Amino acid sequence: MNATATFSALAEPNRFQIVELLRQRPLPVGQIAVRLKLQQPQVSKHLRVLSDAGLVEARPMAQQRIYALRAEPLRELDEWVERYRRIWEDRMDRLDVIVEGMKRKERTK
Amino acid sequence: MNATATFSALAEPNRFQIVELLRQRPLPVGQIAVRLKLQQPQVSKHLRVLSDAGLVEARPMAQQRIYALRAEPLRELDEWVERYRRIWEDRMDRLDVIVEGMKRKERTK
DNA sequence: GCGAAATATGCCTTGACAGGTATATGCCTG
DNA sequence: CAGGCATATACCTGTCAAGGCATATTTCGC
Repeated sequence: MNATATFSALAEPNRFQIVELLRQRPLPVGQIAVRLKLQQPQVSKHLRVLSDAGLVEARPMAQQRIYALRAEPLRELDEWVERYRRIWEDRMDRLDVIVEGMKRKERTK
Repeated sequence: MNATATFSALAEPNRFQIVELLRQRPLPVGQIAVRLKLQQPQVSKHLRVLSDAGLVEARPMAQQRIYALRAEPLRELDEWVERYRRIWEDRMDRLDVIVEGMKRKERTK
């Protein structure tokens, strides 16, 4: 997993906005441009970067391309930040936390 | 919360390495430089960026400055990515997932 | 096949940022 | 308080990435 690639893609505000937008539902390029008030070429370029990072994928639909989020990088991000959870949960001895960890590990297997 | 600021700070490979290193335990600047084979000024500069992003904080200790991770941005990152979890967990109807969500929300309250 | 719609790409300019090096600042010990 | 150690900052330079704009490419309806 290449975490910095994901971070790099999400560090750009407009790309972050695109991801937030696609969280609701997949959209064609033009719709993204309208809703975020961006010019179409810039949207295409940002989508290219997001695509290279594996964060989105396109599905051709007539002469449109519907972009949608991909789960993998976000799941990896979740797993990464999970390793830091003990920083704000210093109650490692508490039963619910332990059970929690076991559940999550099993779920993402 | 400013997620892009956190992403931006973590997008740089050396800074990411510093954070990974500090996850183990707090360290003075010199130690970070040695272990990551970086020059001291660059480490100080990277720590400045991480500090501005709220990801680390320094505690003066004689003529050294011990840097440690701060929980807040990482917790916010966790909460952010949590909103995307449904993308890879399409089994929203399953009981354990629902219970899981309730538990997490309560825990980070 | 042709024109039009939707999207991708190329080129240019500009600004931000990281590394290298020198140097300033803070703090401790004798 | 002088000298040394640990760290921060200043300055310079090269690189890279984002926006603006023009244009190429793909795909559809007719």
